Amino acid sequence: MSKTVQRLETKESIDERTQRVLRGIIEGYITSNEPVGSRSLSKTLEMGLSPATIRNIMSDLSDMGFLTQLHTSAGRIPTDKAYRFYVDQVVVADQLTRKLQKRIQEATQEGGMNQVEDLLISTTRLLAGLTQFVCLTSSPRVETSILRRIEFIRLSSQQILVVLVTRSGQVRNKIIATTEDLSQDFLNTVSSFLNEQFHNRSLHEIRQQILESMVEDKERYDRLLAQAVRLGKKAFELEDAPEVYIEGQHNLIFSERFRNLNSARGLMDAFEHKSMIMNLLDSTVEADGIQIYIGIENELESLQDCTMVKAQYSDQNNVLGTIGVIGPTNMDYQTVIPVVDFTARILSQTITQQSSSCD
Amino acid sequence: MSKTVQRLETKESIDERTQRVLRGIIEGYITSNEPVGSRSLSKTLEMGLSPATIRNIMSDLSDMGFLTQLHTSAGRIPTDKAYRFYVDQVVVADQLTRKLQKRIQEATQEGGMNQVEDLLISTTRLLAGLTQFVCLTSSPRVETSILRRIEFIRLSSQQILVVLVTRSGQVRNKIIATTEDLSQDFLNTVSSFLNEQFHNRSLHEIRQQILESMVEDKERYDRLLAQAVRLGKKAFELEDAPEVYIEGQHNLIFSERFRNLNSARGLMDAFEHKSMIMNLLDSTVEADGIQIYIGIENELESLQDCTMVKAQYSDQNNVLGTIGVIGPTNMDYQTVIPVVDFTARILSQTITQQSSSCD
DNA sequence: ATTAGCACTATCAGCTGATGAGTGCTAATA
DNA sequence: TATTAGCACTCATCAGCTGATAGTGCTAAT
Repeated sequence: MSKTVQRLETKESIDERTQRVLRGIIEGYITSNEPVGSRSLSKTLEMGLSPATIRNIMSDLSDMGFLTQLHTSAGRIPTDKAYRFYVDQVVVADQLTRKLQKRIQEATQEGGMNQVEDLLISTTRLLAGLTQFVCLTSSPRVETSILRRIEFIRLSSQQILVVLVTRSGQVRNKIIATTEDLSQDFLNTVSSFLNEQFHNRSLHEIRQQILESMVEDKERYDRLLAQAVRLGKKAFELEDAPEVYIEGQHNLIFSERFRNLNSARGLMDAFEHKSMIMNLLDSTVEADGIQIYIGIENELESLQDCTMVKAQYSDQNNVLGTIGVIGPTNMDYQTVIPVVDFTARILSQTITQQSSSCD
Repeated sequence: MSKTVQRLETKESIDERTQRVLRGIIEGYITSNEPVGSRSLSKTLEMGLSPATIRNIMSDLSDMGFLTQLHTSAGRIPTDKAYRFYVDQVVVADQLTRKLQKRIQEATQEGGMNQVEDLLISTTRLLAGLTQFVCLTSSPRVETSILRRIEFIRLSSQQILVVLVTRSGQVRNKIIATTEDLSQDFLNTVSSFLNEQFHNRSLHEIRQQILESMVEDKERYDRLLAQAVRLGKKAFELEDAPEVYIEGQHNLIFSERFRNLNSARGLMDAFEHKSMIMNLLDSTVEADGIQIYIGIENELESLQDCTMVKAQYSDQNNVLGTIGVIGPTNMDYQTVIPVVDFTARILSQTITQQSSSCD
């Protein structure tokens, strides 16, 4: 016991050779998805070490908590700690091949992609396809989005359709009920008033301001203003529905790589709770770049057999949302990381282009 | 051989007792999901028949093509032909329990359900949950929908957002590019012109008419009209994307009832091809009421182990789309049929209410 | 410090015989 | 003549055994 603890303390200084062995095991397990044994490793490693020596090293690594075995005479497999070591110390993200880069770019620039929703969905699908994992994307929070345009459309004497366009290109529709019958002309006036008033403000701010207006100088308003404020209030009372896109769930079931997974069922069930997933994606250090959660580092229990690799995307000003993949802990980090990274960048770029094209 | 053929010919006149045995086997297999043998059937049937007699009858039924066995000494299981007999001759759809009726009604009338899309999605999810099968719903064809309102919203000097509301309550957004910078005022004029001109026409008709206008009296138009027609053309050039909602796919994998299924994989793959599914749903005799496709009656190969139960929904005038479930051939027809039927009715009712609330 | 050798162990595929559910056939029965 | 009891037979499944395989840990020799 005490021996184990002592060794754990030395974890920062694993000697070169031991590192190479560890790395060999990790990479072996990543490529083969089979426990790796001393004999085969001795061959592939080409360090002139006999299986016996490797066994000794392996034994040390097990003590240090980098390796486990499923049962006594199976090969070793890396622990989450090992993958953490691998990701932090070893992986130098590959350059993506030109071909892959092009494929991602094309997918995001596909025709008919006039709305952010479509863009996000097709990007999510793309990433799920490329990695053969599950891919999740959170859409920009309407809450913090910046208003580009609001418009009211009279549907009937009691129904008005609100159309709300955000800076980042999201279009939201909502039907609200009115007691008074308002003409389209009148609604147009209201819209242009609101557009002028609130151009380039975040929806959050706007809502705030409307509420204040209603309280502060209630009586100063004329009919138009009063009505505008009233409609505005209803319009901006959008339920902040957590919008998450999930693609590639069938990989969970059918992909060989997920076969070590304890509970695909649990994950699938979790995916049904969109708000939970939303949390998962957006509870994020505000660091840009890739974030990686390996195994037990994930809060969600049913995710603790998996690794989540995610990155945020943004327009020129703000972080908008997150895109990420969930795969087995022995995923090929070397390529998954740059793929997610690049995709997030392209996504940011595309959205920035779109939103900067307004006047 | 010739004996078999002879017997087949008499299939229309199966005597009462044989029918009761067949029915017993079918219902036994539906409830237990296990092949049913003569001994157990003799008990449950309570007709005072010994296992031996039942075996004789079973043998006849096998010859007639109503039963098969997985192997010599397993019990019998019904063939597709048997289910067809069962559905046509035996099943008298249960009344739904009040409780169930209420649950369906509530789900469709849930708050925030202001758009048909949401309504369809939540209904699809409901039906998947109730049946524990996969549920598919096709959304109304935009093509044949009737225009309720069209509006143009200026986003920038080059971009215009088209908002199109159909009679049945679908809202479609599309961003179109313009070369000329058009003011919102101008766009409002155009919208009201188009709304007046094309109120209550189907999008199909409208598109037709616009094309004719462009050809026939090109030069007679003033600037407004010309511009209106041009914008209208672009606006109505909606790609007629087949919209299908699919819920409950995980039941395919996790539900015990699907365990006899040959290829869940094949079905899942098929679900990825939305247009194929669209076809599946909408290729339908224009009969109202429930339609049932049992096993090999399905065109799609990967569906030939399943039964599809579907029904169309409509507003006061037209059939809009189809809602259906896909389950194992030994589903509980007695309750599935009325559930699908009732859901489709409620769906029709809800949509009709919504669309009739316009002036 | 490394390695060869050996004992040990878990898994897997393949074989075995026992069990049991179910059938088909035949002869006896009401 | 229709029904049934009895019996032989079939087939799938399961537990238990086998040897082969691939891995380990330990020890003694290098």
